[in-house]
Amino acid sequence: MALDQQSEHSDQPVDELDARLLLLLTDEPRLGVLECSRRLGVARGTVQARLDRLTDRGVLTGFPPALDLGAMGYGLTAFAMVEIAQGRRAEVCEGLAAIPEVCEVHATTGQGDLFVRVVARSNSDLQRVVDHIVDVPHVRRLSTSIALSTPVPPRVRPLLERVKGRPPK
Amino acid sequence: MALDQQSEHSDQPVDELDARLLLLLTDEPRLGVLECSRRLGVARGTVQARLDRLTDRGVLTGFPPALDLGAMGYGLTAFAMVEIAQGRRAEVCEGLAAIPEVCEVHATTGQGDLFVRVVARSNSDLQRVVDHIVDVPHVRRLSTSIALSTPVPPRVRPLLERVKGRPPK
DNA sequence: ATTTCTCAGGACAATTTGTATAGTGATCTA
DNA sequence: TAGATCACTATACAAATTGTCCTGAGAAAT
Repeated sequence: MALDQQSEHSDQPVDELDARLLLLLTDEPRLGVLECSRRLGVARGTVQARLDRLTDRGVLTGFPPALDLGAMGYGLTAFAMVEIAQGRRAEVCEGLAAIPEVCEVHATTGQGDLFVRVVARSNSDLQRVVDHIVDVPHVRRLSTSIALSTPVPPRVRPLLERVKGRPPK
Repeated sequence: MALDQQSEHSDQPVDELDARLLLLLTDEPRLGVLECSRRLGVARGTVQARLDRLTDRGVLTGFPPALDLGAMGYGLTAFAMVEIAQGRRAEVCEGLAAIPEVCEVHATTGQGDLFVRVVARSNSDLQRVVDHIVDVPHVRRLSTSIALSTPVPPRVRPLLERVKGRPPK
């Protein structure tokens, strides 16, 4: 018996069942397909199909291992706004990408041109990393903020919960 | 035959084999323990033990599903520097955490007090989210930068590769 | 020298996966 | 309105994986 079909197929990229599945996997990522189906109260094939479809749509991109950089010795996170020479973004990004401690780079509107997240082992290590960044050709100016704490760690949960809570449309 | 024991036990949180294992899992997260052992050329028990230990040490915190927010309809990422009233960080963070589109909050040194990553469905949606943030009590000032592109997506790989490349100590 | 670790290698039952199948009700299309 | 499609349940079976336990061998620490 089909319990609740949703009317729109390709409209909503993530429907309620998808959201519940993703939330389940968010909380306990190592669950197998079978276990998921049990917890969600649906057939195994359904879970399998949902996961396949989410993957096809590009919503679910994988299950990468989550590493705690702090536990790996990189206890320090900092954010840097980098101002660069006009039209040199590609080169600069390449230079930044070559620095292992550079964990993320975004090109942004506003005062800075690039927004960079870096990690380091200590304050002096951060100094070293920052020096590296400044040494990248075409980097004009750099202002760094150290992350003192992370009141809200990276999360997607609330977004999923909203889908789950409300009817698809 | 134990091929290569490392000399330090609790010193290096991640040794070469750990790094290779984590890299492998980074590239193909859904691999099972058995498959990992095959690829790394070690016994299954070893892989199992390594994963357990990494988890115990807190280095490996899990395998959360990676979701592409863009594919979920949240195509816009922005960063906000939030200035807040002295001594109100806890309240403000609580208020921010209540907004689903707020995906990450850090307390930082420097000009802004809080650094916030938000997502939105569109420019006008972003407007709405920003308004929400400004409405959080004790938020004084807010400057937003929209992410135009992400030349270096979040990554840990280079850090692991460094461990892998060089001998533990 | 002895103890303690880590790892290779192997074995076992229980579970899970991959892959099909058929049937049912609902939506979509012509 | 009569198919055609689609999503889901339910079930089946072989192959693979997991959880767990064991042994013995080197290496390092006491």
